[in-house]
Amino acid sequence: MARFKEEERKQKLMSTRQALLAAAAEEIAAEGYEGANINRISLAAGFAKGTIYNYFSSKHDLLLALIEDIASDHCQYIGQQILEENDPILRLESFFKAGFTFVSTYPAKSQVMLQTVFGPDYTARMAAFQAYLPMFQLVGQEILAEGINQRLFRRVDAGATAGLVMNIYLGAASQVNEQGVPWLDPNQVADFVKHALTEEKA
Amino acid sequence: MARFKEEERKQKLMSTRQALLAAAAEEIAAEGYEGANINRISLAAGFAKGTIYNYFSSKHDLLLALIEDIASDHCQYIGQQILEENDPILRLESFFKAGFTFVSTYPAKSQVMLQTVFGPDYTARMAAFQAYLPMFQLVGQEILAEGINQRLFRRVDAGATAGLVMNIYLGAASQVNEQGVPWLDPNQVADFVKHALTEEKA
Amino acid sequence: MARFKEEERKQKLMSTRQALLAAAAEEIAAEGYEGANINRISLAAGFAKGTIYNYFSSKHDLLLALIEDIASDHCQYIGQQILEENDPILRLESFFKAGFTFVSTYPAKSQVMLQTVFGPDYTARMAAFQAYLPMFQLVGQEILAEGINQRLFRRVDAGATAGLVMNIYLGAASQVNEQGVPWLDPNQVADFVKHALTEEKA
Amino acid sequence: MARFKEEERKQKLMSTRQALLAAAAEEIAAEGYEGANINRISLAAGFAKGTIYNYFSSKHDLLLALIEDIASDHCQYIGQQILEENDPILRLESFFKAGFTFVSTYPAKSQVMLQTVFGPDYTARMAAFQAYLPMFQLVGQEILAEGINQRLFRRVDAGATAGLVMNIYLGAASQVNEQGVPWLDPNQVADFVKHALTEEKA
DNA sequence: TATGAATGAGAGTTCATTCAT
DNA sequence: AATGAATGAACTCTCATTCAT
Repeated sequence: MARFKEEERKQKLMSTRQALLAAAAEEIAAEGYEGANINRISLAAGFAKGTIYNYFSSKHDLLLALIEDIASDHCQYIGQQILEENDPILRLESFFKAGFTFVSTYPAKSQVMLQTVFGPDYTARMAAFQAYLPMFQLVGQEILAEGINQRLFRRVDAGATAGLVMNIYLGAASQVNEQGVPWLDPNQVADFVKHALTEEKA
Repeated sequence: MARFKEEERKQKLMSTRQALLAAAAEEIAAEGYEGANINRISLAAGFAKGTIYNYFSSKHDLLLALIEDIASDHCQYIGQQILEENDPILRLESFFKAGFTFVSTYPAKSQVMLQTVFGPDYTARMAAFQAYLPMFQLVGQEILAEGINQRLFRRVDAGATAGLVMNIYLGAASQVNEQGVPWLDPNQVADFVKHALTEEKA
Repeated sequence: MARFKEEERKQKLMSTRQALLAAAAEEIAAEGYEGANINRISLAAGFAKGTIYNYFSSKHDLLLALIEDIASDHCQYIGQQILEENDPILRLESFFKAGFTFVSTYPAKSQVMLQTVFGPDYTARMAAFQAYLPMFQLVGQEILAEGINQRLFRRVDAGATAGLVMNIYLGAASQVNEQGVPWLDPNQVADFVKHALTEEKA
Repeated sequence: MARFKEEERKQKLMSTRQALLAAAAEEIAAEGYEGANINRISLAAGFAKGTIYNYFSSKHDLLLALIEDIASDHCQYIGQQILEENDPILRLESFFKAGFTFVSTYPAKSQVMLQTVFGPDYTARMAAFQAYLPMFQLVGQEILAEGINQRLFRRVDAGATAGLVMNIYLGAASQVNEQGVPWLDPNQVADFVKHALTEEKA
């Protein structure tokens, strides 16, 4: 019984934390990190302005927590989609499709990530890279290395190319018009990358 | 004589303006737009705090002027390099080489542009796209359409692919380590894109 | 049996209260009243933040309770030492010796008292004077008046001089270096005061 | 002419600074350092709240500047009065008379000094001691050492006794009732100290 | 009685902007 | 055109206090 109460309490804490993170994603996406107002975040999450400091020790700490949260979601979502396929080429298509879906499903989270990756805060950028390592691994190993191994792709440097592919994904998926619709579609991009990786026949 | 004085005066005004823009690029690159301090910019340029308001009506106006200044430089620099070659494939290589050179020569300007393109300020982002239209044209027409025309590249949508190529350039060139050295090199990237554009032989 | 439980309960309450007061003395000595953090006090005493409000109705109420507690200890301690002697001169020496001992034994309590006496809070200052009346009495009656009566001291105004002597004690004992060691020693001070009170022989 | 304007400008800056320091003394005397409101200080001095930060980099910096300002005034005032007399005994009387006058003329400044000397801020306390060194010198050399030399005072340790005398002055002068009238009068105190320093005749 | 999440007033501080010189 | 003192809105963060459990 006491155990149950304890569980329930932790659940509530976590749900408050998630609400704050969600509100933070919206605010930071819309205003940028510096422009974001931490009071507004707490209020938007349905709490008083001071409450957010019971969960994050500073605005910057909130940003870092948000980055980890987003990256964790992102990596998990994409990893799941990729690994449903076995063929490296299908996985590559899956990667772009899942990626575009993630971006249009969670536009605020995606915006935050982009701002972080291209923004001026070195600490935050490094945190993002750390948090995205699983996705680098996935692209490098489960798609590129595997595809090269199966002679479906030409012999490129899997590490560097993984970086390139990630960049292409980020850039392509993030360029949206005011309605949030991307200018490019995932198939176009997948096609482009497939061509880039495929050996020309002699 | 009066004419001469007039010229001299305009020269001086322009040089002050350029000094302010240069200082602004450094500050905004390091701190982000919101984090940038307009007083510090004016002081860094060698003037008092108020002086900057004789040249730009507000902080945001300064940003827009800076974007135009950077884009103009950038487009001119890259256009010049591309058009020295005649072959679309050489032009593509030139594009990446010149692009990487620009980024490493003017890291602050490049940072500002990236922050703008991926940042939350819609007005600024639109201004950047407007200002970069010449470069889109260049890539779309002078490289892609021309290459397709000469049957060097496969029949891709020149407009969409121009966007993709620009994105690849921006992403690849901007990812630098703390010493400012890019993780990828222009030849790798050019090679990747060449493969993507090349028809596989039957 | 019920009586016994009742006693035990009261004991526990008092011990909690004392723990809170002790922690308050440390915190207020280190940070000043305004700078003191009431949550930190409760935590330092081994309780949760809210608990302190079961014992004191507000931060200011805690301060007043602390002042009374300290003054009571202080007066009792010094009274005990003084009254072990019978001769006014020995009592005077005892007073300074005991006073210095109290200050070095309970530095936090002493600090709090000084801050109160010389601080801006009129209510607290008055409370301190009230609580120290017994010590004034002691010095005025049992040392000065008695000494004058026995013609050991010259005929000074016992009341005013008691105030002066208390001030000398407070000031002298409280000036300590960073290791908490006083700059002056009690014998020097007692000697000074003895001379001040002694009639010069004709 | 330009020189004149420059002078005038500096004059105005200094007068603003003095106004801020005066307001700070009032506020800090009334509320204590932690309780003082820096916005209120600036407003009380007749400026907007931000203005004070053009003169002092932080609340603590303001305190330190205030301490130096007060100590400088205080030392100068008392030094001037003391040195008008030549006889060490008259100088001692002058010291207490001038001291009490200073305290009743500048009650806020005096309060600030006392709070600093007996408060929890070690940095500020050390700054106060530094700033009061001239007064220590004055009492130690020009009164005590000189008096001992002329065989007017008994052979006490001039340094330690100077500390004691300063403490007596501070304590005695600072204990005032709600109307700001001291409980003790300077003659009483001077008399007490004279007796303490005088050799009993055999 | 003890807990600790929630509250919100209020603090110190920053800085874009103005304007008299 | 250049200056820099003054402004005050707005920000991040603290913490005394409350109250449901």
